[in-house]
Amino acid sequence: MSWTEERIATLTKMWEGGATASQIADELGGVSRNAVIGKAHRLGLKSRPSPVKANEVKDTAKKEAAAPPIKAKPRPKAPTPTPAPSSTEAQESPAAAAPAPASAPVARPAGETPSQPLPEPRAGMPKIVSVGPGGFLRQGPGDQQAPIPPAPPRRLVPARPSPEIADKTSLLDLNDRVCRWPMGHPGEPDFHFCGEKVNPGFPYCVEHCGRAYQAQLPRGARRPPPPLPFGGPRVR
DNA sequence: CCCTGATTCGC
DNA sequence: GCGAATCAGG
Repeated sequence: MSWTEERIATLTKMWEGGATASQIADELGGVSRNAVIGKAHRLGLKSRPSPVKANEVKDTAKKEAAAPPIKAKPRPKAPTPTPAPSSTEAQESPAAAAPAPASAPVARPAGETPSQPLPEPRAGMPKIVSVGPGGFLRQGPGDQQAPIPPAPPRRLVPARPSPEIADKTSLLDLNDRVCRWPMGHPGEPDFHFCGEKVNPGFPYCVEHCGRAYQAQLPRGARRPPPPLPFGGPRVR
């Protein structure tokens, strides 16, 4: 498999959309997550909250320049001396990296009880739960779709006269203002994105925010597995 | 263990 | 440029 324009576009969008490398790789098919990560980096895509990169040790040049006798790497093709010449200083203001991804807003109303273990870590989307400023308080599978009163989707201007056929929101049509909820699966002929105006502050429109940011219900009380973008098995 | 992303480096 | 192997934190 090669990185065609389309595949790269998909990778980029999904990566920025918060999908994990595994999900992306799975979706693209024919590539490993390593390939996805590697490509993402090569593309210059910034790294999203990575578990291994939480903090940044501000100690440049701390690798013994002497001669590390031990180096029992299973795959020692070429030792990495990491020279680090002339570095006697190293002592700056701890500019604690502040990633703060533009997306993935995690709001927690004061009154909310955070006692939801949140099972199923691999739900298919960045684990975002609870609510968002716009409203769409936790929805249960039962009342799905029903309560979406807050944040009325104001349609000030008919930016999209025909919100369907004809002009589907393609990967390239995405911007910060349109809902990037995927419709179908990348690569398929009619794959497109919602394209509706987003709920301010979120990557999705109000309706899809309601689906994306759902609070998990206690085990057992869960019924219809809500379709998630880039999520489970292909369903159409 | 599983997961995650980061990095290295032979190809 | 690509991605397996590897690393390393959660």
